[in-house]
Amino acid sequence: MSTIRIGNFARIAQVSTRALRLYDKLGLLKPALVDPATDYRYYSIEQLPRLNRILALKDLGFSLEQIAEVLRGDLSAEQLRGMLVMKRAEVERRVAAERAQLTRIAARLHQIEQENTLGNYEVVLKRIEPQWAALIPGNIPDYITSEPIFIALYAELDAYLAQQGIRGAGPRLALFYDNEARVQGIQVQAGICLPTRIASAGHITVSELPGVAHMACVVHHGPYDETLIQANTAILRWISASDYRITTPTREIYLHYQVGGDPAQFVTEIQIPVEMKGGP
Amino acid sequence: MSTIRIGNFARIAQVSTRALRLYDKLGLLKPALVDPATDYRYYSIEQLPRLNRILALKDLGFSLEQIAEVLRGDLSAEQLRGMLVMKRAEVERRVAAERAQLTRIAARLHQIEQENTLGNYEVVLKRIEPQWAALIPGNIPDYITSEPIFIALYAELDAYLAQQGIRGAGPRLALFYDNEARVQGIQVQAGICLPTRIASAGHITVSELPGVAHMACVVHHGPYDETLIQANTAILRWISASDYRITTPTREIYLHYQVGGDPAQFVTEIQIPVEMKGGP
DNA sequence: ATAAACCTTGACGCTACGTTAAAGTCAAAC
DNA sequence: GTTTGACTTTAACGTAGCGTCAAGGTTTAT
Repeated sequence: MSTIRIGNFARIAQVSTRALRLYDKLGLLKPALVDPATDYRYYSIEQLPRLNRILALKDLGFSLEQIAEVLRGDLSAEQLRGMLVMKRAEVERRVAAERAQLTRIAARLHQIEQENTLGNYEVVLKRIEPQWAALIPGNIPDYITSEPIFIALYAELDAYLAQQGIRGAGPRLALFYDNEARVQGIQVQAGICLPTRIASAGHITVSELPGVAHMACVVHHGPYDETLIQANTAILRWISASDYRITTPTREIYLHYQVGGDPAQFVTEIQIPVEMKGGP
Repeated sequence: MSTIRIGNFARIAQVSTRALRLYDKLGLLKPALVDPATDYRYYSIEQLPRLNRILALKDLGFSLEQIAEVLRGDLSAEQLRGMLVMKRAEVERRVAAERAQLTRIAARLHQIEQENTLGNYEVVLKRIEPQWAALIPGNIPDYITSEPIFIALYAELDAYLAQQGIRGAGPRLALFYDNEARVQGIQVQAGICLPTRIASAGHITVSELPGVAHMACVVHHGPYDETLIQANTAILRWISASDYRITTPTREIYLHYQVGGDPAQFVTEIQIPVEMKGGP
């Protein structure tokens, strides 16, 4: 049986010598012969099919470790089928993710060609965990003139929390149940995040805000003027470009806000729950 | 300006503290304040938009290094557009590759459900470089009864190479110009690979075999009997499952072969040039 | 005062090799 | 027989973007 050195074998099979040495070390493909004096590896042409099997499995997306299992033969056809099915699902997920990425890239390109800039607002998609909060319902005529109403609602909430002796409260937030038909104003809830459940009282209810799998978020830094509208525009454009559909309620988190504080330092996160147009 | 510690900032923005520390080190996002006594990092809520910009760019597929460039602002809108266009092309390539991988996985699944095995032959796709060879034309009636004809052709080639004093010759190969209409047999060329160009003589021509971008290859180990047909079947099924189209000439490389040798030790590589059905 | 939660740097791991680097081996040509 | 050049060996580091300890210091709440 004639043997050849690693370089020739590598050339014939179109792999690098480095890869062959790695496969040797991992036990995927041991040389037919190793000269004990020089440690030179000598391969036989008859080992080509095994190497090609390695390459083919790699091509299917298996890791070298998985290939080692397959080659050791300790897998039934049923197990192999299972691995392939899982691999297929995995690749399908990756393809879907990359297609979504492509649509976002296209949206950016469109934007940069329209406005010659990347824009002032960045939308990110988050998963939001369930969160306890004390809530108080309200009604606002529109978004512009809502601040006094919210101030009153938060005053009531603050009083309740103080009475309950709560200290470690989180940021304030608002929920908007906007349904496009605003004949009777917009139903809202003003709220304060809580680390844990406490008792409800009167029209102040303490409940767990549900988690949201896909929440489109944008952070607005500054006063509540037309720049906030820009932020809203940005997030709505992002949502439509990304092929998502808006659901309710939308949220605003007042990450940095003080009554009477400098509006230039306000930081607000706008959160809009979305779902894919294809399905939930 | 109120600051928060890294853990809170990480929770708000849905990133890990490890990532924030990395962004600090890379200069993407320095904390608003670092306590010189304790080295604690303190972030301001107002840094959220910058972090979100980082996350959004990452989401578009940029590396952290590229994001650093973008954030430093030393890129024009035109350059940004260029980067996005390149990124789009790159993702499109990846998607195409993964879709091809999906079809191959599906083919394997189909095979394993039909035959309950992964099969004896592995097909790999290679790029073949141009290669000098001495060729002699011939004609065979069919694949089964061709061996004596080839033996004669190789004898003639061997004689010519010996006369020319060539020693470092490569393996023998055959080219098949099969066109499905075999009324007059199959045009073939028997050849021997050469390290460099030498002179042609008579009907022995020395020419450079063209490189092939996509060559579907399978290695057959054993005699030229029905198992060789299995190998051919395997490669043809692979090609049709992978959405490729066969072109000519097909090649056979006799990696290990001796006239009168033990057929069980023969090693032959079957190479079929293919191109994608969509286009070349 | 003490515990629990939090922070720091540093080091290693991950994947499948690519890329030097230093030193030893082989084969052909003179 | 020797030179030369192509080839081989092990070893070590690099890749991208963090995850995951580990060992030790800090802050905050009770």
